[in-house]
Amino acid sequence: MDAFTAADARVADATLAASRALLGVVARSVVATLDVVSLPQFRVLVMLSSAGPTRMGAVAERMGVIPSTFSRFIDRMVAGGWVERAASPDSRREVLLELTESGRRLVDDVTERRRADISAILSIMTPDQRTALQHALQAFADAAGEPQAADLLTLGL
Amino acid sequence: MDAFTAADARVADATLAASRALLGVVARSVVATLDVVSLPQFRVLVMLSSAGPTRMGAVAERMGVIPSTFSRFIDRMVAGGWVERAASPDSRREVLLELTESGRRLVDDVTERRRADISAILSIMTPDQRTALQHALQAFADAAGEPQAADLLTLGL
DNA sequence: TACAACAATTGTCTAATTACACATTACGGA
DNA sequence: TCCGTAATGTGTAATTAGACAATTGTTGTA
Repeated sequence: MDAFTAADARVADATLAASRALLGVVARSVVATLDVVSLPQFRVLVMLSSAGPTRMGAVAERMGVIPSTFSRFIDRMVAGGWVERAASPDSRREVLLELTESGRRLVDDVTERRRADISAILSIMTPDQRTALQHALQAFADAAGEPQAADLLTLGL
Repeated sequence: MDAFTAADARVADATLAASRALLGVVARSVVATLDVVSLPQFRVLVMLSSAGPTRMGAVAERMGVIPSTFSRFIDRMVAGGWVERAASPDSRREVLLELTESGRRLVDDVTERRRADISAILSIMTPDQRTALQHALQAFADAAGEPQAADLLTLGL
C-alpha cells in the first residue's frame, strides 16, 4: 500500500523537529531533580508512581537488570528515603516496593513543573492555536497507542 | 484575571499526554543502543554529532564532569572506536574530539529509528490530521522558543 | 510430609564513572 | 627569554553498576 511518500517523510521530519520543543520541556523538568536522584532511580520512582506497589523481581525485570543488582540498588534508594520495602499480602517470600511520601512528592514535583512549563508556553499561543493543538495531540497520542510504558521507563521519563 | 480555565487545563493535559507518547518514541530509539554504548557515552556522541569536533575541556564542561576525569572516559570511547582524538589546528595543547564513522553511524541509526517510529504513528492518522499536527506543533515550537540544548543533552536527546 | 521451584538477598568479582590532587606540556605576555 | 597559566593527562580512591554463584526462607506439590 506504499504508505510512505516523500510528502509523508517531510511531515515526519517536521514533526520530529517541532517536537523537540516538547522534549525540551520534559528534559528541563527532569534535569532539575538529577541533583537529588539519579536517572535510573528516578525511573523507578516514575514506575512505582504509575503502577503502585510492585514486587522487587518485577521491577528488576522491567529495569532490565538482574535481581541481585537490583536489590543493592534499592538499598540505596531506601537509604535515601525514596522507597521502602513492604511485606506482600500474597506471599511472605515476595517483597513489595512502594514510594515513600518523599518519593511521591518528587515525582509529583516533576510533573507539576512540566505542566507549569507547558501552561506558560500555551499562554503565548492564541486560543485557536490551543484548540488545534489539543485536537492534533490527542490524535497523535491515540495513534501512538497506550504503549511502551516499558520503553519509557528505560530512560526514566 | 483567572487565566486558567478548564479548557486550558484540558490542553495542558493533552500536551502532557502527547509528551509521554513522544518520549516513548525517543526512549525506544535510544534503548536499542545501550547494549553498545552507555548512556553517558551516547550523550557525548550526540553532542559531537551536533557540534562537530570539539575541544576535550569544552565537552567535559558541557557534560558537567571535571576535565581530568574526562580523559579516561574518552580513552574507553576511543578504544571502542566511537570517537578519536585529533590535533587542533589552533594550538598544540588542545585536543579535539571527533566522531569516527562508527560513532556517526550509531547516532544516525538512532535518529533514523526515531524518525521511522514517528512515521509509523503518523501513518495511522488521516492526512488532514497529519497536516494539522505539523502546524500545531510548529506553533508550539515557536511559542516555546529554542529548547536549552544543555537540558536535552543531559538526557541524550 | 519431603522435595522441587521460587523470591529475595548476600558474597565475590570486574568494570565504569566520578572526584581530587598532582604532573606534563604548550602558549603567551612582561 | 622566562614565568604564569591553560589544556590535558596520571595516580589514587570512592561510589555505583553489573554478573554469577550460593544461601535463606517460602510455597506448592507429588
